[in-house]
Amino acid sequence: MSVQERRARERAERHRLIIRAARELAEAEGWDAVTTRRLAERIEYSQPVLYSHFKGKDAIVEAVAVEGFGELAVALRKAAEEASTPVGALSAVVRAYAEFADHNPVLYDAMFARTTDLPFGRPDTPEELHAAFAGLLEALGPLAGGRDPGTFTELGWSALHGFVTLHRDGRLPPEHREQRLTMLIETLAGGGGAGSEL
Amino acid sequence: MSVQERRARERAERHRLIIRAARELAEAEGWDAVTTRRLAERIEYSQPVLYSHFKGKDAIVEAVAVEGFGELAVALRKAAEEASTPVGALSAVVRAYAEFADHNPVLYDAMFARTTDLPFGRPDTPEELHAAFAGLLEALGPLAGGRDPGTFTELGWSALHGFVTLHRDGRLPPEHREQRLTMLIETLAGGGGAGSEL
DNA sequence: TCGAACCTCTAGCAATGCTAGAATCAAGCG
DNA sequence: CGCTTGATTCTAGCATTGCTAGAGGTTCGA
Repeated sequence: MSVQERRARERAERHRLIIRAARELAEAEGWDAVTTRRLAERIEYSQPVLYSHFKGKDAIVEAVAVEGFGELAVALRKAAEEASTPVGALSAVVRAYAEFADHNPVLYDAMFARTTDLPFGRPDTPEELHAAFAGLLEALGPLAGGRDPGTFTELGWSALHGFVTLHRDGRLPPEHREQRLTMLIETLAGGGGAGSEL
Repeated sequence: MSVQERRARERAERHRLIIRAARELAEAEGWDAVTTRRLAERIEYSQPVLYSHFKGKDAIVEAVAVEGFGELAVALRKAAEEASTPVGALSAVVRAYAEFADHNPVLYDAMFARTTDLPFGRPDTPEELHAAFAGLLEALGPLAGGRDPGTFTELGWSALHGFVTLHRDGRLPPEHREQRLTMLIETLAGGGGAGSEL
């Protein structure tokens, strides 16, 4: 029995090794540099080994993406916990989201641009995705006013996602990024006035 | 002289043919099906001809994207013109944007996902991109209240872009799409109340 | 009619994701 | 201890990708 256990342990270890190697390589040289050959070389195995762990290259990227959602969830929750007021929590969470995307462009890419097949609203949705959305919901929901909290959170998520992607691709010049961010927070928090709520 | 003119005309014709073929092929079978070989076959020339017109495959996609921005600008302007009130114009333009992305997923893909090198805030920014943003600015700017119209428009664009991309990738379930859209319009138009402004 | 410039095509390169079948290794039995 | 069996890993290769060099042909101008 012990033999099989050891093998299973080694397999799991190698599984994590592949994911970590893919992420490190992407962060170092971009996703285009993540080829099956370079990945295999990095983990010191041959390419077919990758396919005994993952269905294909996309599945590896997906695994990195799921990891990313987990980290995003942690970051959002931490930001929410450190705030004292509902508006403060919203502001902190929105800023944490934007900062996460800014500091982890490669990860954010895997989560949203590189991956299309991640099941989202379905039974087999990974825990991490739920957790990330829950982090947003906790901060945005209370400020929905008369509106549906879930829908309001989805709206805020849309705005945030659009915000970070348009900036990332250079669609929005980085100069007034901070003004846009504060305006986004004010709009979500209060209702679009001059924003004295903060 | 006439000879060169005819050649230039034929070249321009073929130029458009390539762009149209790329777009049609993408709309029929997705961007993955748009390879240089299939493209060449479709225009009934060999592959190297493509490279005498465009720097590479990406440049062809970019050309399709620019075309898309032009059409988007037209759609937004038309929507704005048909409205009578400022709030009505905003509602119409937002809906037109979402509808454009929904009805032209391939085009929207070329404009935002497939293309990274399109110069946006720079001197060599194509006319079409300016026009598209101007269409948004005309509808959103008047409702900025005390806020800066340009920044407010960028914010609305972010929300819209996030809205359509999250839907397109299945990140947001299509069921409550309409509720989200009306909530987005209400939030942009008035300030997040119950939305009786519409 | 001939030379020359221009244009297009054939053929091929390097790199990609992925896979079949050979080779190797370890475990378990006599 | 030696051999067989089963699993695991690697070598080698396929089909496809974007792109390009150099050959081949065609058309224009004198």
